[in-house]
Amino acid sequence: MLRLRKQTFLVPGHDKLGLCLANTVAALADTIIPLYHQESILPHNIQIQEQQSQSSRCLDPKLYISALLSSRSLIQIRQVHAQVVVRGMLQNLVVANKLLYIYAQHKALSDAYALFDGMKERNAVTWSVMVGGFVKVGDYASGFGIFRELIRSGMLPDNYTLSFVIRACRDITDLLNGKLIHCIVLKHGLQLDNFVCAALVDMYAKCKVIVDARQLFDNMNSRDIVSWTVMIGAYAESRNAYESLVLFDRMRGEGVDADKIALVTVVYACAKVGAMHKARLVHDYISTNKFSLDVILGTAMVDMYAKCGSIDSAREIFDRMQEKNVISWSAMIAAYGYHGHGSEALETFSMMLSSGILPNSITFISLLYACSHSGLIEEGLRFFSLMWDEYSLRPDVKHYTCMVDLLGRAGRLDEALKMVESLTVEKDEGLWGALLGACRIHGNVDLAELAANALLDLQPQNPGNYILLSNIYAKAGRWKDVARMRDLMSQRRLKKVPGWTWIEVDYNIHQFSAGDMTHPRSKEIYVMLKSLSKKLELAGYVPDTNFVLHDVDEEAKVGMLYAHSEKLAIAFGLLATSSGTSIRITKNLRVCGDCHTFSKLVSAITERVIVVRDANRFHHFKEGACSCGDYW
DNA sequence: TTAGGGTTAG
Repeated sequence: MLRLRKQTFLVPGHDKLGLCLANTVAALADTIIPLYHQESILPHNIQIQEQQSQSSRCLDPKLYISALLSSRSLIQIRQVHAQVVVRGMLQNLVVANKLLYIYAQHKALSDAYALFDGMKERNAVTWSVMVGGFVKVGDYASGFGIFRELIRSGMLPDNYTLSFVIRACRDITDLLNGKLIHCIVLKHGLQLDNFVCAALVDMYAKCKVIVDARQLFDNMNSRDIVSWTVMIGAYAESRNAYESLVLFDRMRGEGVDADKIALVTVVYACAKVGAMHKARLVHDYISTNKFSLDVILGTAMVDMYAKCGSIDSAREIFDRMQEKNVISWSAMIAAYGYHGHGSEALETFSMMLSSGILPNSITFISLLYACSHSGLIEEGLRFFSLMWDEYSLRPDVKHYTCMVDLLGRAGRLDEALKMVESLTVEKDEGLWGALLGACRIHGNVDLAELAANALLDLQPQNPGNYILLSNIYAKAGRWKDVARMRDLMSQRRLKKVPGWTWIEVDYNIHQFSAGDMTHPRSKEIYVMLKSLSKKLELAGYVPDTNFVLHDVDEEAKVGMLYAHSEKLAIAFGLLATSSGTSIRITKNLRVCGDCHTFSKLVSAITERVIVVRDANRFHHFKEGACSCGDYW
């Protein structure tokens, strides 16, 4: 038995109650909790002093609940717990549930579970608090365990519990269990509220089943701001990010006002689409409705403007932000990186250090990427060493990928290969892709073959890898190997996935695929393309048919290249905008080197600036040159 | 007495 010194503990706000507990409270509570059902032990350990006479107040659950709500530490909670036991109040389900909830809030799940396990009576609140408690601390297995126990007990979960377990499925992208829970709901005809519906939509979306998410969303009786935000965010992550912006307009049309979280999500969607006009409209909405530029919204806007092509607007927002964290600084450094402004990225990094913010692993990815996009080789090597030497940040495969890209673009392929070979962590497709890209620039077929074969091993179902390797063989005149690649694709039933290009014209986004005839101005576009091609031929442009992988003759290959999506988009841009206006390609899916050559030459013969964004790397084609000094 | 959506890279 513990020897305990007695002292008076006053519960804040209820000092008259004068809860008196032993001094070594933690030890006492540890003893009490497992034994709380053996109440006979307790009176010997605890002396209870009442400053007021014994009255019904002491049996009033509100007093214990207030005491719990005022508890600031686990020790205090255990003290109140002890009192609850002593007073025989644990039979009161409201008090017991509140105790459970407060333990869960303090992440004291073992205390909570000990209490839960001994409860003779439980209700829906008891179960939801336990499931929620485990889910919130990321102990999903225990959360599911409690949920299973609930189902086995013959009870049905309430909406609170359902929200928690569905959230657990979302967090670990467990589509199977998510569907099972959805089935339970349907089977029992449970009436779902907005919390559960939004959780289901979110779960399906995070598990990449966007069609089901949308169906659920459309079938909701009433959609609140959270449901809208979840759906808008789901599209932002999908291939159809533009639908986020369509939904945002629809939401406002239905009279639902955006809050800050919804705006952060829409800003993120604008960044994904690269839609500058939409970005400006969302910015106007934020200003008009006087939303403060906090660290999260501000950072999202910096990223949005950078990805929509305006590094100046990004910097303006960044400078206006009162509070900046490591994410904000990294976003600004990355922004300079996308635009090939390496020295500004480095300068921003120095400012970040001066302001007392420590870099994280992502800061270094942004920094190394900026060096690689600006040809700052020595600086990149210096930062790569610095991250471990100065900040104890171990480089991961992403940092190595930046370095391989950096060295490879500079033609230092041997060093790039050494870096790949020295890697002890798992090599991913990004790393091999960077090496392969460098080999393509510098025409190193042997090394390209090595990288491409590694890629084929990692992703045998990705047709892009076969095409990459085939292009390299074609460039080297190894036609048998080209044919072998084509046969392999055919055997594995892989088809080339068409490329897509998005262009912003007159405040709208227009989308093109290769050979597209769906645009309302298709006829004019093809006439424009034909005229451009003739002018380019006269200027010496020869289509690089290595970018076509088909068993057809050269003439047919030229035909296939002719209507690639980026070319259709540029032809449309020329057609639909006045002279002197920049043409903005907001996004490119599956980049074709020949298209970039085309863009460069079109900028020369039309005296237009053509801005092309692919994979967040911006190319500014002006007067027949690319600002980032790239190799097209 | 129990519940939700948001920022940097890849």
